[in-house]
Amino acid sequence: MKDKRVTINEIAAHAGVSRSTVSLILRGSGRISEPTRQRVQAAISELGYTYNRSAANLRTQSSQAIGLIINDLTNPFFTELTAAIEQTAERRGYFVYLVQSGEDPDHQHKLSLSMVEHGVAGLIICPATGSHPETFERLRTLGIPVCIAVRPWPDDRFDFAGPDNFRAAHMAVDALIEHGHRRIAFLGGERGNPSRDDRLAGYFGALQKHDIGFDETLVIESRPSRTSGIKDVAKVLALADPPSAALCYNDFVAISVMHGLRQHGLQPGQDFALIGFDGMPEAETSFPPLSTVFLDARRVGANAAHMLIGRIDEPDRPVSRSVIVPDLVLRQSHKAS
Amino acid sequence: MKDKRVTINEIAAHAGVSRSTVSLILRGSGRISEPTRQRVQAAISELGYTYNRSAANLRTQSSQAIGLIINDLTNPFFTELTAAIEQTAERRGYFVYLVQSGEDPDHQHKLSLSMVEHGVAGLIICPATGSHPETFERLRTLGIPVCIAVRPWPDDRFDFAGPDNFRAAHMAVDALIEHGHRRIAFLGGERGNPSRDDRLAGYFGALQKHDIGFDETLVIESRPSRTSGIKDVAKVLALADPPSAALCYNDFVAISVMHGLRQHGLQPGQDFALIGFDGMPEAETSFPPLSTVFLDARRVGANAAHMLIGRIDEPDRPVSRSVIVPDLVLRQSHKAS
DNA sequence: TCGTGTTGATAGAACGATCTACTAACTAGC
DNA sequence: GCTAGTTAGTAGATCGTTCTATCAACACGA
Repeated sequence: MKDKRVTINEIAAHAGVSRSTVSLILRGSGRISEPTRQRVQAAISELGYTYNRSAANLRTQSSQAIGLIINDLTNPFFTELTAAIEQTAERRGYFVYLVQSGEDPDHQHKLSLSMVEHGVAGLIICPATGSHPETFERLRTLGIPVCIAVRPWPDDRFDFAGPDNFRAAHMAVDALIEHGHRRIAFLGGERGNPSRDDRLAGYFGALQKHDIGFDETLVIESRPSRTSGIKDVAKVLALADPPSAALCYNDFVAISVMHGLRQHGLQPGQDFALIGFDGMPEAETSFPPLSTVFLDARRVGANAAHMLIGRIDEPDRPVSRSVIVPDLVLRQSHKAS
Repeated sequence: MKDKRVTINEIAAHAGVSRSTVSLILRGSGRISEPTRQRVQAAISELGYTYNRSAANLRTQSSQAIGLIINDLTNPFFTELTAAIEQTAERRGYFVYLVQSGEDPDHQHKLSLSMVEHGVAGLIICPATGSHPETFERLRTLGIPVCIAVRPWPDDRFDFAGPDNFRAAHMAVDALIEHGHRRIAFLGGERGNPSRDDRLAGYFGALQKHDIGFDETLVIESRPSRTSGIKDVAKVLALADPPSAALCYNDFVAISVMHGLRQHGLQPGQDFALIGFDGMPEAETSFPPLSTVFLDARRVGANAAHMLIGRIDEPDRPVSRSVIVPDLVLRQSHKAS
């Protein structure tokens, strides 16, 4: 039925010109006369020709594909990031190969190599916690453009696009302190995750600035999920001197902390102040509406895509970093006496 | 710095064998002796060779890429769908090209053609509302495997994977009626969207079954969003004889309806019964927890991917349809007198 | 009339792999 | 010693494009 796909050769034969001529026309060269151009166009639509971009790419050593490696698409922050990357890539003539590493460094390593085999023009990577240095080393020696996104990676020879986690956490804790809180918990996130380390540092910084002593029982570590906050908040509520407010590692944690608070008879945003992190869409429609640090995943994504494509176009440009200063979005959940 | 990428030819020269031999070894043929195999392997790691899969694909007329066209990644239903498709594709040795049509039929058309040019092995499409028949016609004449997902398309020569919207809505309305409701609204969604049409049909079916007359003022049309439900519910609440319950087009609508109810001094799940549609993760953590029809986007996605890959492997297999029967997940929001 | 451009089109080698067909060197059977 | 079969490896065409070099035809100026 489908036989073979019709190629440039059939078009050439059918239109009575050479293969080269057809190729030139396809690429919109002006060096071909109008009559022949029309003859070829006629042949194209008559035979139902479709361009084989991979063949062209093989010849020209180019590619319109960029690879995107994220941990988990299901996290709304990464969803927004991905959506933005796809959109700006598409607008600039690129397609994106999407893969999820599942926070597994080995898998991430294999995926990155596999993408290179598939001939991507460049790669955007959100490094998995515990990423192997060899992964990036290999990409560097291969000379393929890479943009690190969201989570910093200790190698300043790569472009980077991400939020300023330190400052974001600092702002949030500042706001809590201004509302009169002195005992402020930091809930959720796992040690070794660079984003969390930065957020924690911002949290400490703000406490220090206001001469509030550091109490390590107020920092709860846990793998963040849609339910993890329930246990996290229970732990600090059980303390002899419980906190009156908390900064959460992300909005998932914050929303589940709200449920946890209610289980203890406390109304979030009334009996306990809460600020989340990320600014994912559902923070706005939670009850009560969640105050949070808006990291603007879409902007991060757009920047990452632009930076990568910029480097693809111009491989030797100087390394650049785009660090976005987040916005503190105060809604209801941070209000409490 | 990066010169040229090292090819199979360099490896052959360096190991003192022919190009064909290297190729055989790369593909794990047993027809090559162990000593030469090792010599070649040594050359490979010494020169830092990376396989060029596109070149191989050109020769073998094959591809490990599948294209996925969805409307909007940002909708959690599609997020879950995409995540599942990516995962099962990856497990079966495929990568996915992700693009968003933005519910624009023209764009969808261009994208599908572009993916073909890029040489995808097959395509999973969630048809945009108002899709052009030519889009699918073209794909069919090109003979490229296509699986329609989520939203049905009136051409039974394509494989299909999606939820049973009719039955889902029917179940939900049944439950509402069992809880004693007689005036039940249907909120949100736009005319012309086949998913909505099926849901609406299920809604009517259930009413009819219980001899409840149809009141068109209880059906509110609107483009669904994270806030659209606020206005939708206001409209039916303003009626002389307002409803006591509602089935919502999706969970977005349902969650915003909750906010709308509160604005009118009503407690969702207490003064008004509410059932959503989709079963997106945040339905579980909403307040009160949202009762909803769980469409299992992950299963739909996994099925779609399996079906497509099955057809890629075996293009002439009979057309198949996988229709998933949703689960009614009753939490809190449907409870009301 | 001759050299010099310009225009429109082409032939044939690439790109990096695979595939088909073939061969040289052994082994085995009788 | 001869034929047949197996094993290990290779040469060269090929996939569908683009690129480099070249060419024929014609116009132009001196």
